[in-house]
Amino acid sequence: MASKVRSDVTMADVAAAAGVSRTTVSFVLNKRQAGIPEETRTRVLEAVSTLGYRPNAGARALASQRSDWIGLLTEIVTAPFAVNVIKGAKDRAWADHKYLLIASTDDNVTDAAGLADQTVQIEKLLEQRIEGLLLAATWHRAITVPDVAREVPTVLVNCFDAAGEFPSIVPDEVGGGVVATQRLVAAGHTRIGFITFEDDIPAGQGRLRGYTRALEAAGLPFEPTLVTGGDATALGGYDAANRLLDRAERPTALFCGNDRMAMGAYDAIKERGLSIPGDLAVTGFDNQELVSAYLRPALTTVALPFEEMGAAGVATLTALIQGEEVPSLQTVSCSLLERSSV
Amino acid sequence: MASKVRSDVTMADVAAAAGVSRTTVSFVLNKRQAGIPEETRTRVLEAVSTLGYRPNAGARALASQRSDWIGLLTEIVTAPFAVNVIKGAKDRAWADHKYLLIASTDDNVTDAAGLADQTVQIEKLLEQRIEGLLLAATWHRAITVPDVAREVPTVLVNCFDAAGEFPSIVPDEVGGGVVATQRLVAAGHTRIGFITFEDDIPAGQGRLRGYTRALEAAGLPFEPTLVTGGDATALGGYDAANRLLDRAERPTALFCGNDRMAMGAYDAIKERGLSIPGDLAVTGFDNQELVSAYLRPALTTVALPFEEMGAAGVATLTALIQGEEVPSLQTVSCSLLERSSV
DNA sequence: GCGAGTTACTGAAGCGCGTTAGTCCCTCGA
DNA sequence: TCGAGGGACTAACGCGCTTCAGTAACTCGC
Repeated sequence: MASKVRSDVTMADVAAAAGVSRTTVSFVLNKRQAGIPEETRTRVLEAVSTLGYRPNAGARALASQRSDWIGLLTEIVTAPFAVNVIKGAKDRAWADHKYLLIASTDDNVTDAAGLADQTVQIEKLLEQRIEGLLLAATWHRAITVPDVAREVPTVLVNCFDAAGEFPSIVPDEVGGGVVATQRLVAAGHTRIGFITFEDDIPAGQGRLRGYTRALEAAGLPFEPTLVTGGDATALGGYDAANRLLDRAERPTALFCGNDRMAMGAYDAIKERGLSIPGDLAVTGFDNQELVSAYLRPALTTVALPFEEMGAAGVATLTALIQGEEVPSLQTVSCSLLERSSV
Repeated sequence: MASKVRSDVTMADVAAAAGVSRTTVSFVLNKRQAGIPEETRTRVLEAVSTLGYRPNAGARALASQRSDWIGLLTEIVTAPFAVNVIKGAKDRAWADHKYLLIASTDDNVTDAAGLADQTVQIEKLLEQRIEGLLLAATWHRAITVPDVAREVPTVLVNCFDAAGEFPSIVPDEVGGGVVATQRLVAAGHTRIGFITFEDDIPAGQGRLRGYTRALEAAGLPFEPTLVTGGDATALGGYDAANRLLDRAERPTALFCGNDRMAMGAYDAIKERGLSIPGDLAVTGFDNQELVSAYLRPALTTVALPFEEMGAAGVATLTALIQGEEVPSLQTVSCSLLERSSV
């Protein structure tokens, strides 16, 4: 039973209690090889636990010149569904006896004000003597990396820099597009509509490419009029779906660029008295759980591998810190979540 | 323009460059009052910036015996929409020159395994010599606080301990229930249905109480058959709404216990060919943006004050650390978000 | 012209730990 | 009996910083 008192027990106290020197305590705690008989070791460990000794991480870092800290700067706080990056990173870091120092920026702005805020945050992390830095974005895109990030090994997660200067971890949008489309093909559909974003972003490009590739692989023709774009919102999806459903020969399946658009598509489909998946099969993308799991019927969608990307980010960063070579771009595959809309 | 090199510039280097002692540098950086002429001050600050000096937070903490760290342990990572607690806490902390050390537990379990994980996390935070601890929960409820939390001033956010031993910050569920109901009353409704949770949790109890209070205040009768419960999910909401709509005299408005249930209620309403808000006005609770903002029509709902609770948590904790008296329970009010469903 | 008071600064101790370079003692072979 | 060798420790320095207790030089009132 450890002491309940605010711990100001130091190694010297432990040493005194165990009747040894501070050095010996340090050796025991740091598992220094040999030279210390079992008897002494247990005596020290007992003193540690009865006194409720807790090493002072700051002092240790000072003396050893290693902090075991990794900084994680994220804009995720404003886009909750990407928060699993933190979980993945944390778990992986703990496994390596590294610890995460999480900072966050208010916005996903890339303008001057945003950069300045990020710089301040990173500087605070540097003052903590982090050994490396992870920069995580809300949505997959190119970002401008603040200059100050160059002071320490840095890895980008769910984003990349235009110059390709920093190692990055991104989702395999193309592969995700392929599996979503393949699922529809496997269900026997041959006229598959694709609802894409108007914005020219990696997610849009990649998913479309996946769609065409899967079609090609299945020997199905690519029909440009089956592809239509819109705002990446429920309303955009609603309008786009209506456009597709107004066609003389309407599609029997819809691959929606993201879950929110699928949400809108659901409305359009239901308004026409059509059933899902009976009359129309639907797949989404992103697995924004709150949306996809609660739609009726629940949406079959592709999950973005946030947790895996977080873990890969830490692994890559650790390698980088140790001076190893790391790939400049890693893609992490996106897997299909089967629910009831196909 | 600061140096680009990995900072191992120390205060001694700055002192040498500025031609003063380390003590003087320290005084300048810590804004020690008087005794230092402007000329010396600027000389030091110039040396700081040309050398790219960055104070070592660990060393500073060691010497000053203050870490300026606050620990935040959250289970929020598994429940993204509550993540604004972090934002609120971080902003408030920065304003006070305190910094947040964020840790997270995997689950919102309250069993032995969960407690053990929390304990380990807190111990790591204690090794960093945090000055205080914030424990934040995903959803408003009673929690079991790990023993180690007693080693340091601790404040609970969005949760409370049964014994009332720790100061807590919780949302004003009753007040939220009142404003949601009042909004419906203000729109002229007199037959207002309430869809509640089956589980006996603070959110359910409080919102129901708010509903009855608002009715009473408006001079409307409380009609028990207008209240029905269900799973706190879209399906639960769907079923409950159907039950209410099957009544001979069906309600003209629905106050749903949360947004997911409202999502299900929307389905039930639309299936009957009824319009929102024309035939039925609907309010939700929680403001789970992904749901409420993208429903069609967008849902008028009550927002849980996560950001404010985070900020209040830090403020309370800071007071507690300074030995001030703090209230044992603070409720933060929930405000109505007007959209298009009323 | 002298002590008191101020201004501008500095020396050195010490925060809790890791780590190097020992010291001391005990065995054991020759 | 003696010296080599190794096992079991420890003294002491240094990590980068804060802070206490000065010191030295310069006013200023009388």
